[in-house]
Amino acid sequence: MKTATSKRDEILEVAERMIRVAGYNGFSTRDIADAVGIKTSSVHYHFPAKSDIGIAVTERYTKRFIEALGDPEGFPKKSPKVLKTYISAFRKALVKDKKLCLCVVLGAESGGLPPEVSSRARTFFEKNLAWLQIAFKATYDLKPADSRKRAALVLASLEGGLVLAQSLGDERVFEDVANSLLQRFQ
Amino acid sequence: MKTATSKRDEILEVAERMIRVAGYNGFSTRDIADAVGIKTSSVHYHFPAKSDIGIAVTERYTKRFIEALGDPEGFPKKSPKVLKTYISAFRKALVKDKKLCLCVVLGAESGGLPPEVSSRARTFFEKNLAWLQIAFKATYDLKPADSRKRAALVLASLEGGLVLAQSLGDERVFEDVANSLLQRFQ
DNA sequence: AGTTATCTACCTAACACTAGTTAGGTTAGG
DNA sequence: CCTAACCTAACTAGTGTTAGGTAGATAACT
Repeated sequence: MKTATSKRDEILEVAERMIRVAGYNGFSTRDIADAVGIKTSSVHYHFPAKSDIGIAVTERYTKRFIEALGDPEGFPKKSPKVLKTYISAFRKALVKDKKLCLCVVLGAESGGLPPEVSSRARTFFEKNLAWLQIAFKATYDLKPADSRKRAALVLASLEGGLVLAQSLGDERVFEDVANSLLQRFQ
Repeated sequence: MKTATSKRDEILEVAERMIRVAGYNGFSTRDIADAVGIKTSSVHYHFPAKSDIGIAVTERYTKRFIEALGDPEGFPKKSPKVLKTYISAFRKALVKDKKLCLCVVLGAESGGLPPEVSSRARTFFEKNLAWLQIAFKATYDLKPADSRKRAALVLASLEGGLVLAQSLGDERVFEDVANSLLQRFQ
C-alpha cells in the first residue's frame, strides 16, 4: 500500500494530509520532519521555505484532481453521469481519505496564507469551475450563463458539504447535499 | 461607527475579524493585544487561554447569527422570502463584512483546533440546519426528510459559495450560487 | 586504474523570533 | 482599602530558517 518513493514525495504526501486536517498554519516543518523521519533542515533542503511546500502540494493536488475527472466532454448526453462522477471525486475525499478537499481548507484561511499559496488554491477553483462549465454545456446543452451558474452551485455545495459533514461528524449530510443536487439536475 | 464598549468586547470583536480572515491558527494573542491597544497579559486577564477567546467568539457569533434570522415559522407560506432572508445573512458576511462566515473557517481547520472550539463551530451548523429545517417545513409543507435535505443543500452551498467567491475575488460567484438556489426552490 | 572533484541527501547546531502563558506589581474608581 | 483592569517582565516551548559539515555515489582527469 505504501509506495515510499523519494523523501521529497513523502514530504508532499505528509504535508497534504496535515493541511487537509489542520490547515496551513496548523502544522510545522518539525511536524513534517518527524513524520517523514528526517530533520527540519533536510526538509528545507528539498523546499527552501514552507510556502514552497504549500505551493507544491496545492499544484500536485490540483493536477491529480482534474486529471482524475477525465474529459468533461466525454459523458453521455442528458444523463446524470457527469454529476455522479463529479460528486464521487468529493465523496472520495470525505469517505476514503476521511479528509476535506485541500482547497476549501486553504480557501477558508486564505487571508493567513502566503499569497503564492492562496493563488494556487484559487487556480484549483478556477479549473474546477471551467471543467464543470464545459461538462454541463456539453451534456445538457445549456446556455453559457446557465452552465456557469450550475457549475458554481455544484462546486460550492460540494465543498460546503464536505466541511459540514466533517464538522458534524456525519457523512449523511454530504449525501443529503449530493442527493439534492442529483434531484434538481437529473 | 466604532462603538467602543468594554475592552473585553473589543478583544472579541478583533478576534472574530482575525479568525474570519486568517483562521484560528493565523493570529496570536500579541496581534489582538496590539489591535486593541493593550498588552498580551491583559488579554489573558480577560481570557485565561487563547481557546477561551475562540469559544467566546464562536458562541457570540452563533447567537447573533441565529437571532438575526428571526422566527423560522414567521415567513409567508409558499414564498421565496425565507430563502431570500437566509441568503441575505450570508451575503452580509461577504459584501458588508468582506469576510467569510466564522464557522466555515473553523470547520475547515477543525482538526487543528482545541476541541472546545471545534465543538462550538459544530453547534453553529446544527443550529442553522435546525432553523432551515423548521423554516422549510413551515413554509413549503415538506416532509421532514425533504426539508432536511434541502436545509443541507442550502447551508452547504452558501458556506461553499462564500469560500469560492472570496478565494476567486468575485462576489458574482456567490450570487450565481444564490440565484441557482432561488431558481430551484421558488 | 587510481586519484580527485562534484553532487546529493542528509546531518548537527544554532539563529532570531514568536507562541501562549504566568507571577507579581501599579493604579484608579467605588 | 478593595477590586478591576491594566502593567512589566519573564519563561518555556516552539517557529521558520541558515551555516556548515559528512558519507556516499557519480563523474572527470591524468
